[in-house]
Amino acid sequence: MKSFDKPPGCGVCHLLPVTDWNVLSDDELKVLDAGHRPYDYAAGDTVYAMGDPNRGVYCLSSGTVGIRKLDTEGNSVLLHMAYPGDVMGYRSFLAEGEHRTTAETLGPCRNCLIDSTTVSRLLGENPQLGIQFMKRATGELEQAHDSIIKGATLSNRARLAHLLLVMTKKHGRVTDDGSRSIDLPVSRRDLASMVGTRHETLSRIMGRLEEDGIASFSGRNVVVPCLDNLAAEISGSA
Amino acid sequence: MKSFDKPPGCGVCHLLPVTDWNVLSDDELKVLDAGHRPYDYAAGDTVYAMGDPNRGVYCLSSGTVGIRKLDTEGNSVLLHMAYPGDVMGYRSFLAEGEHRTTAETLGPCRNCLIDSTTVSRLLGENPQLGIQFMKRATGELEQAHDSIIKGATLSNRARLAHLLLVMTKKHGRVTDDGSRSIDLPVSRRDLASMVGTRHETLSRIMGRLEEDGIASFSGRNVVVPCLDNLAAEISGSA
DNA sequence: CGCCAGGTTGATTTCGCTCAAGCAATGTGG
DNA sequence: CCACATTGCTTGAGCGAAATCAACCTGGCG
Repeated sequence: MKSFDKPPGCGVCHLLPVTDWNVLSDDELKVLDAGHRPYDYAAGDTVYAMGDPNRGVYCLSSGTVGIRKLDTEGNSVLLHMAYPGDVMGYRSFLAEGEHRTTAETLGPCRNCLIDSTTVSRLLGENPQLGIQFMKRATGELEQAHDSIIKGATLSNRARLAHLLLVMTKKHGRVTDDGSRSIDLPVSRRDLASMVGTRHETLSRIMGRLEEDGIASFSGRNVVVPCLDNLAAEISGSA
Repeated sequence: MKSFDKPPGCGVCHLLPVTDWNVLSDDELKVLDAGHRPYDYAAGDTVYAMGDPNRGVYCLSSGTVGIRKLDTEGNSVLLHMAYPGDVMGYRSFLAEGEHRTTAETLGPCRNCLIDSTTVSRLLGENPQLGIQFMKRATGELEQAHDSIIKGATLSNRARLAHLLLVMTKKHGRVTDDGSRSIDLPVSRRDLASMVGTRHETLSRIMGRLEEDGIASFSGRNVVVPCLDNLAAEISGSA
């Protein structure tokens, strides 16, 4: 992890329009600027860990960050993935406590830390910022509820199909022959934890999906010939 | 017992100290008062349903409300339970869209509707209110993530034990002989949806718990002789 | 009464977990 | 460059758990 002496300004950040900070005035952006500091991370670095004291909120500039939680048995579950423009760590910031999750880079990342006092000040000055954060929280809540429902009603196979479908949006690209190619940013184990199954079982399910021509896996790359077939796995498996 | 000339307002609501509105000034409380309206519900009534347009946020005064979601197959999953002092419907309010969940009373309830314009006005005037709502949202998110982890790592039996343990807090009472008696506010089917299993399976698991002397079930009542034994189910089940 | 919703129980099959071995890619020290 | 350990993944066999389909209670209720 490397930090910069002279940070480039948030006011000119290419991501500004898609971040929660886009409701700030020019003056407030200067406050944000003064209170932020970018850090570069390599793949697998820990941004913050469960139990760490909160130092402020992070705004992801590039790369992908995985938000995970460890249970009492030492099991790790990948709960959420953060993408450029996303803010993380605002939960423990609000609770004024320690981090309840671990944030770990899934590849090289640039991540800006905005220190607590700056965030407090901005939240107090501009009610819109609070509403932005709130929308973010409710959006994540929506996602989490969706996960719970999928977990309660779908089979493991259908859940994997659903996960691949979701991954397509952020990590997929269309190949020459019209099929989708997805470069998964996560290991098999993490994928298994997201599906809610053991990694051995996941491996078998992938094998079956491959047999049926729904998707083919090689390493962290997945090729899906027809998205509709993948989508049919979810509704049609009942 | 004191009687009021006018119908009691939010400013004198006995729940005020524990609600999100406790950050409002006296003037703002008057605005809240003017914009709110109490409704009485019988058991099983629908407060709002998925797809309904948002009319504002609700503040539960008495009773218990279940927040559920229906998936494409018509399956219903009970996601969350609201108790007196809880605010609900703020998600679709913020999204300025239709309700994404269904709120259904699990018993007789009194629920106050605070209309959209009033909530907007209060949110704009007092940044603290936004922060309160945000804390609520992050709290619910925390709960949801906990659910996901439990769903991914625990067995069905352990999940039921966990659920009973949680229910004890709100619906349990200590009996004469020191054991806990819980009056579940939900049907077996809903309980099964919360555990993430079929109701037949839930029935069998309950039978096994009863055999092992962990809990005894009759109708919607559960008696737990020793909470520690119940807690041991969660960690001890591998 | 018959009907129905909510719940239990039974028989059968499928599924996923566990334990265990095998295998490929990568890294390390000699 | 090779022996060797390590890590991440796949495969197999056996077993226990849960889904499925079905019958059967039981307590309202018209």
